[in-house]
Amino acid sequence: MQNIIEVLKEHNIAPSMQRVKILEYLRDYKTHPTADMIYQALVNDIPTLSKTTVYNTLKTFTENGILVALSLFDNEVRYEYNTDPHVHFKCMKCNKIYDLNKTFDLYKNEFIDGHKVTEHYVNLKGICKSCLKEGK
Amino acid sequence: MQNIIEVLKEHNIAPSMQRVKILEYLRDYKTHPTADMIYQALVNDIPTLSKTTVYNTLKTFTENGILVALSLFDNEVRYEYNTDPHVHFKCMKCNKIYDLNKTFDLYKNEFIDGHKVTEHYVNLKGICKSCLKEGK
DNA sequence: TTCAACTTTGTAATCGTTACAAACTTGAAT
DNA sequence: ATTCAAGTTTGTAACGATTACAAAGTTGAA
Repeated sequence: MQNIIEVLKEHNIAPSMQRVKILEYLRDYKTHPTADMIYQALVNDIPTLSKTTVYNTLKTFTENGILVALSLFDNEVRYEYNTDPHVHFKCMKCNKIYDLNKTFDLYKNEFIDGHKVTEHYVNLKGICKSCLKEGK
Repeated sequence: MQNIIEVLKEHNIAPSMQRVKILEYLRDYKTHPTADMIYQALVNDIPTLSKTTVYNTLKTFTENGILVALSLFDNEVRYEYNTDPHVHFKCMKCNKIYDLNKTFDLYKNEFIDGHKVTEHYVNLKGICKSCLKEGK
């Protein structure tokens, strides 16, 4: 379990209460939340929290490489702390996004049809395990 | 070359002038345009065209399976006529999106970790051929 | 020719996000 | 301890993409 305050200091970001809570949330709940989801989750804890702070903080973290911003599906930006390469799966029933531990080196730093590929995303959609169970 | 009016009739959509022009545009210019790009391209031709019409039409077409709406990168919705499975590549310099003719059957209609996969997207980012040439 | 159903249009509303300026907090220098 | 400048947070307003809605226009079958 990494120390959030250390992580922030390593990136030369002052560990304010808001920043610590936001990063803690992303570390502990791997739900790929949107900015609004994070705001809703933390506003009870920090009643003065502003949405602008959430957006500012997420921007800072993403620029510093602490988080990755993902536009995976359905035109919504989601944030995640874990930056190991992996495959994303979105359930069309419950809208949850799961990380799948499939490593996927295909196409990384290759040339395809003359284009240099530096990043790749594999996004899957379907019905998740628990929704399949409920459905029957 | 498919007849646009026939395509619309097959899907029980009245072939109004606006609908024909919009679908024609998507068939002829495989640029994965946004709704606004389509509006800008057609408003000279149809001066009374409304953006709402473009949005309505794209929604109708997508619901009927004539088009696919893609949230590939950077949180913008793009539309495409070709629905054969293929890989998308976005150039980070010129922002163009290329179709790559890599078939990609991996994960289709499979179960992974118990989740049923029905759709998959492979999105690549990098620098395209022509931007690479210019850069040097 | 008429009329109901469908289509298009423009305006206003909404949603997610960003801009901005004022208020607050912090920590180093005194 | 006090001060002050730099950094941080906050609320409001602005913005761009999209949707809701209602009025106006178009179409085609009776």
